[in-house]
Amino acid sequence: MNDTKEKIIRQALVYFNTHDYEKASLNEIAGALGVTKGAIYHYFGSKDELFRETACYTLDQLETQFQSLTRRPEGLTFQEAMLAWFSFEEMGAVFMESMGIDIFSNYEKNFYMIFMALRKFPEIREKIGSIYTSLMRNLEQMLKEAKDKGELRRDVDTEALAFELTAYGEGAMLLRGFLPSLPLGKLSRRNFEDLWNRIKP
Amino acid sequence: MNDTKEKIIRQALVYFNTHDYEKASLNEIAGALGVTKGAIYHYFGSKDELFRETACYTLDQLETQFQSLTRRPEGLTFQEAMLAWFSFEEMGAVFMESMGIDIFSNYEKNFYMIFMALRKFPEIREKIGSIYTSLMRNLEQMLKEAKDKGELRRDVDTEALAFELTAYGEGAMLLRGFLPSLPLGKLSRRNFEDLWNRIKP
Amino acid sequence: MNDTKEKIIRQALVYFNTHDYEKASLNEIAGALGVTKGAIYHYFGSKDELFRETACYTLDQLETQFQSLTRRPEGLTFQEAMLAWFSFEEMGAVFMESMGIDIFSNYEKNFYMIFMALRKFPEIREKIGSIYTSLMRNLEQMLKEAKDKGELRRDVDTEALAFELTAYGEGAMLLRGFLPSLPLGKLSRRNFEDLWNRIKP
Amino acid sequence: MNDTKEKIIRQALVYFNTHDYEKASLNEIAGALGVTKGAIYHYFGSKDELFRETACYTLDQLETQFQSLTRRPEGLTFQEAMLAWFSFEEMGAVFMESMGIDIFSNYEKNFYMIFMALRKFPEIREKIGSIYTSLMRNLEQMLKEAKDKGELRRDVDTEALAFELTAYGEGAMLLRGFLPSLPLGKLSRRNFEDLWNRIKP
DNA sequence: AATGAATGAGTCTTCATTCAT
DNA sequence: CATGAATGAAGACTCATTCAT
Repeated sequence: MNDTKEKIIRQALVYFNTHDYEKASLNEIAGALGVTKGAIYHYFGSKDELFRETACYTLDQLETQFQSLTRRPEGLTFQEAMLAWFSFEEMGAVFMESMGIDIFSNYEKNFYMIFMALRKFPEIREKIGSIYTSLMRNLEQMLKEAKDKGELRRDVDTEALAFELTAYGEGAMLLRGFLPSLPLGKLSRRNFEDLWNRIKP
Repeated sequence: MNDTKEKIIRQALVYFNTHDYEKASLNEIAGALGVTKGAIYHYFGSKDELFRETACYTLDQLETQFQSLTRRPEGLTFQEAMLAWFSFEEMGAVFMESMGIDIFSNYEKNFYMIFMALRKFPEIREKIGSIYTSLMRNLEQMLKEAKDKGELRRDVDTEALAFELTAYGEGAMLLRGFLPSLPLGKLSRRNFEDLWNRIKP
Repeated sequence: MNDTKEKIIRQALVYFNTHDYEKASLNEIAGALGVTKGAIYHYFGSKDELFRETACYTLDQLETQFQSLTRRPEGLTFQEAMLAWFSFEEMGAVFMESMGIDIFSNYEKNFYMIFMALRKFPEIREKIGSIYTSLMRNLEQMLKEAKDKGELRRDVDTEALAFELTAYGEGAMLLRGFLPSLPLGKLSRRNFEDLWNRIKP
Repeated sequence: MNDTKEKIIRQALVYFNTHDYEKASLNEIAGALGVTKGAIYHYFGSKDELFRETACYTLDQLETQFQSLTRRPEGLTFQEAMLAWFSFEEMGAVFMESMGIDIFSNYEKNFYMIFMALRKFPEIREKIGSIYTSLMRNLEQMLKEAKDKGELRRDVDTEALAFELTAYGEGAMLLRGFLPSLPLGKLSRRNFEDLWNRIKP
């Protein structure tokens, strides 16, 4: 992809995460991104197209994050890998570093962006769907491998657990978006302890 | 509230659930609701105000639904009450009946509406927050009462479980919104069995 | 047709006859017509649509003029009726009175408007075609009736003559548009004398 | 004139005959002509300038055509030369060959281009005027020479006839543009017979 | 000589809102 | 209460033109 184009997308990503898409005029957007309206139209067919590409870029980043969540790094025990799933603040920090947006404090804005993209461009539903399908499938695979190695109780329903963990994780972030004062760290830690007790070998 | 006004709100609720607020002109909205622009301006100060009142009405309905979920009806065992929490299709049917929108198949649209309202009217964050806070508190209360009656294992962390169930429920609906083909009924049933085994007395 | 709408068209007709359509912004047009941009969009779907309706209105007026040219008024001899065909200035005066535009001095602008409409809206070719077809057919009918009454030489080819007169008339106006200094009155008078000598009984 | 420049003009001539000047962007034009925008700006100061030069080139071609129409080739009788004036299809074929545009079937597009150029560049009125003035003067000269040689009736008003033939010719082409189904060949042949009978010695 | 990325002034068009009826 | 014609501010988008290469 062209340098200027990617620069625009990366900056637009940050901009749309803190500003309302519909409310922002292209003049404002261009000004904020430090480019001219013409430059945007040179690379994107329309305001909507800029938004669509930005949303897709965000989804690509999200997918990458998700992949790292289900790939157990060397030297990490299974328990530690599971704990990572419940460490929302750490996840947010990684996002902040890689994309420049504070996804932990503003997860609802991220969702808003995805929902909006879904409304405007129904065709990306497939992309979103495949991201979450992969997430659950990879998570299940990780659980199966742990089971094979004896790190997980033999009677755990890995498919159901993969879904449960995914739903729980998304729901927790969503609630945190609605309730900024929610003591997510404390609660998720207790949920993890409970989980670990029921799935450890 | 005036009859006509409520009629407008109830129809607007359905309209906004299937149409983009920003994209829809007041002319279109009025046409779809079967009233004139003048009538809307008679009852609502502006287009935004119509949307705000509609969003609040939706939240009120949501709150009512949530309350019934944490109020165990006469003659229902605790297990049955817990099962209700995992019966997403039944919840959706109740919504469909009371509000006229298919919240089960389109949960993401509901979220979109809430997020949008949150962006446009930050003051409703408090309302949304209190709805979810109440939901979790009421659920915790129900769990505590069950524990007192010996229907629940004594060592269950009711606060953490209330949060876990809420997060799981919202996340499950969200995933179902992203993945229409997700076998939510089957998975949630297996999650329920697992839950029941770990919390039953 | 609505009063305001017709008012707009009648004024637009005069405006477009003296101003370039493409060059004029809707702001200028609205200002010149004494209405607001919104009012124009209330009655016309677009700038082009306003132009199309104006062009069609002009064609309707042209058709009316053409009809009166081939209808011999009471008390006029055939020779006088034929002379009218060669009296371009008088024709222009009638137009000036009925439409408010100086078609004689600016015939090329009238043609320009018709050609432009033809380019932008190919479907009006049919309308233009039918106007000229009617003109020739009506003229031929007038000639035939004159022949029946013995006012015209018996061996005149009425169809060919009708075409010849029409082509000559249009061409004369066209040349006059290109050459404002052309002594059209004098030349057309001599052409008429010549014609009369060859067709009189 | 530079080769590339003339190539551009000749192709632009064809392009503008089938596309609307105002509507076509320079990018489209450049693409259609097979050159880049930069190349156009290298040879022409502006988009308008390209159009002006193209229009002037067309007028030059038209002038050449007109000149050949009033210059009786060796071995052609006066009657045959007169007949050429009424042979519109042959004229169109010559244009098609020399300029690459179908002027016979699309005479109105040629006029449109001339009128448009006239609007945008009033200074070319003089050029257009001189072309038609020359046409009529040359035609009159040809008629006079024929009269001197006894090929034309002595009492013919050569000036009036030159104007009549020119007006008729332009009008005939115009009507043919408006009415593609007009049997121009048949009608003009009958008009020629009639003319010949009244001017032959 | 030729390119094409970038510019930004200018345009059409939309639509929330008003108000006379 | 209700209407819908009229308003005009605001915004998306176009495209002739420039200029560094």
